[in-house]
Amino acid sequence: MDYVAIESAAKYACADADVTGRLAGLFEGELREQGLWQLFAEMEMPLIPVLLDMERNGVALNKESLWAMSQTLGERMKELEDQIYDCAGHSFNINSPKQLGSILFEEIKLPGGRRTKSGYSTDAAVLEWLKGTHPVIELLVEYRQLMKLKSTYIDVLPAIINPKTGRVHTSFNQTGTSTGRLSSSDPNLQNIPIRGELGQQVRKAFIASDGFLLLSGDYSQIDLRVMAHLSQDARLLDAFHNDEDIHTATASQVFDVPAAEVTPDMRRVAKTVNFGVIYGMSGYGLEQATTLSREEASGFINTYFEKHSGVKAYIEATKSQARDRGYVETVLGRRRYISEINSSNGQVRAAAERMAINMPVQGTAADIVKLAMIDIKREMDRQGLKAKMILQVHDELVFEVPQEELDLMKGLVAEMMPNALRLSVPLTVEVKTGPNWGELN
DNA sequence: AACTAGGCT
DNA sequence: GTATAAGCCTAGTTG
Repeated sequence: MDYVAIESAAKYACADADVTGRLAGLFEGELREQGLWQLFAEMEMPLIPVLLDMERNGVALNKESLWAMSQTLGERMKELEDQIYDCAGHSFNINSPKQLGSILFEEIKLPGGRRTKSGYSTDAAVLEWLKGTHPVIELLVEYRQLMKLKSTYIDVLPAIINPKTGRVHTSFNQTGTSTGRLSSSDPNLQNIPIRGELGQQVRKAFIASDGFLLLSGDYSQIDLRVMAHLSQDARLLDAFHNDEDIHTATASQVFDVPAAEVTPDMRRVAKTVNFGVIYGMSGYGLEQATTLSREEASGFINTYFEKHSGVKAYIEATKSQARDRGYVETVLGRRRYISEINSSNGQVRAAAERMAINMPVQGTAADIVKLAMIDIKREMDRQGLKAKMILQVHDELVFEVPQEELDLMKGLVAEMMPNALRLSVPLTVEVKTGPNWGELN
């Protein structure tokens, strides 16, 4: 190991005492695996001061709106509790899957479903299955949703605003994943709700401070573009070169109809298939994720691979590489060792194969975003901008930008994100701005 | 600490 | 016959 070079890279990248802790993690974890040397000097090391800057910047929060939501939700949840107790005939702890299971499947005698290690499963898929069999089900679904958002976000975030900065500061962990992604904790700002009316409301509480706007740059289908690059699949390359809607294109191929005749339902299935392929999804998995029968689902996956022979070949080659060398790698050489790829246990081996298939895709996307962060921060510093990089959510970068720098920053992000790394297909980025994270245009 | 559940990309 | 979609983090219950 070339410690002299590491040291000089460290000096170049960050004259900051703070880095010691992070370096320890990098030396212990990532550097232990080979293949990271190049990445370390060119990417992980220069990324450190960028992450520290983002953590220091933090993000502003509209705590009044969250307090108001907490109030409203608290009242609604009380109503739901009472109605649920009425259905059950007595009170119990709705937050206990154990108690809920015994009430649903033993007292009310609903058709018993899937089992977990310790009893009946009462998760969202089971409740969805039971919908219509008893009025308590929809009450439970709503209660669960409100409980999740209230206890994880709405009540927690306002309480952890830093009194000195008035903002919320996350930790971006550089060494916490096996694919090269970042993770975020205390609080996790990479899983802020976005779906549904309520989710939107929570996201709207992430605001720009006075005189600033939020700017978000979001890679479009970066995982599928990476898959196109890795597999060199003719149809995927073609679709992205022509800037087609990839899910519609896939639907057109799999259902064998002209693109103009693809229905929303067909597109939805194709979208699930497209993502499923990246994860090594089976016919059963597709069946569970859609309304298709098992036979239909398996049929679509077979058709997909017939039409996308490049993807099929890539998946086989990746599994083979994992078996032969013991690891897989991203476009830039980041490695993941797959120790169980030759396991004699079929299930363990299958899980290892899915990890092997997914890591080069997810990891290359992570590398691209990291490079973009470094490029953009360097340019922001060079120009002495007041704009701040504040969040990274895997394929999205969020900035807080003063009004007067908005056009400049839009141009900078739109230029640098797509050009962070040259692939066989173009990388496209959607740049949006707005007063908060839930209202970007 | 293990388990169940569920939020995000 | 059995399990079945990658990667994370956090909250609440239970023993």
